[in-house]
Amino acid sequence: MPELPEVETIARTLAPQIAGRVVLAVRVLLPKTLEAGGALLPEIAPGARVTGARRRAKLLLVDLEGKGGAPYVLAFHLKMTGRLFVRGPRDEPGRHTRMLFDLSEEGAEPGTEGKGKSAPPAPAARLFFDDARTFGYCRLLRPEDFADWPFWRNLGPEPLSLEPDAFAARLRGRRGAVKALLLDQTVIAGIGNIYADEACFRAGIRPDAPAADQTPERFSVLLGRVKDVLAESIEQCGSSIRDYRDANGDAGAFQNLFRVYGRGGEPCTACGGKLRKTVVAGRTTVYCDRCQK
DNA sequence: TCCTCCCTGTTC
DNA sequence: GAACAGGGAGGA
Repeated sequence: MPELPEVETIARTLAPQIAGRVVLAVRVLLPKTLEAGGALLPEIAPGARVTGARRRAKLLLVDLEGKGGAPYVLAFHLKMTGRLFVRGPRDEPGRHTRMLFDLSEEGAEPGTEGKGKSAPPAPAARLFFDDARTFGYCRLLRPEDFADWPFWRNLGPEPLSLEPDAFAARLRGRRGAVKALLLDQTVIAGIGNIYADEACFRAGIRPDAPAADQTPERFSVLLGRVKDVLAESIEQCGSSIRDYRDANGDAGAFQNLFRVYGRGGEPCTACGGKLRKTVVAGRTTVYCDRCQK
């Protein structure tokens, strides 16, 4: 369940492994995984160079430079069980591999432009997109295509650079539970079930409290705790429940610092009371009814 | 604004 | 062999 800190960690660990390599071939093993941009594949393979990897919301973005310098982006949404990792050029797809990218060594020349003189570079690595549950997807986009993608267009601001006033303004007049708004990617981007519960606990706010009842001061505290949990988790390289690994195959450590997520029925770390488990916004939710009001 | 569904590996 | 995990699309 990669949320903002996990995707951020993947971007940071993936970038140095793929930047500077040339895409030699793309294989789509499960057609629906390539949700958009299939017609653009011939423009990037073979010959486009990877220039970097970054994150926006829960999307992992791989930047490419095509022939003539034209920019392209591979946008991956990992949903619950998606994984991106780099292996050797002869590693074969596994049962859950959905897409596969053959990559040259770093700094290789694209090689297909020459009039047959220079042989195409040999594959030196493979980027795997694995996803057991097949909810994840990839889009191949030109910069101008992003405007036609409603999900992208409607994404809310990044929490880590969001100011309290702007946050309050986005929440003004909104109905529903506080947690529902934290999970709404058009309100604030990148938060999922784990960090919504953890932030509510640290802010002392019940996840099911109506947003309309909250004062600007409480929203300001909530945003502060959202930033805290996200920043701490990034420091810990994210949370690993079961599937999540970064692009080096390493687990994160923030799961060891959970105070409520996955701890229903256990004692509250603050007051010792029994943590409650309910459903809010259609998601399993854990909170302390003594510490959170 | 809320509910259901998509999907399959893991746990009960 | 059923319940559960859950982001986001789509329908009520």
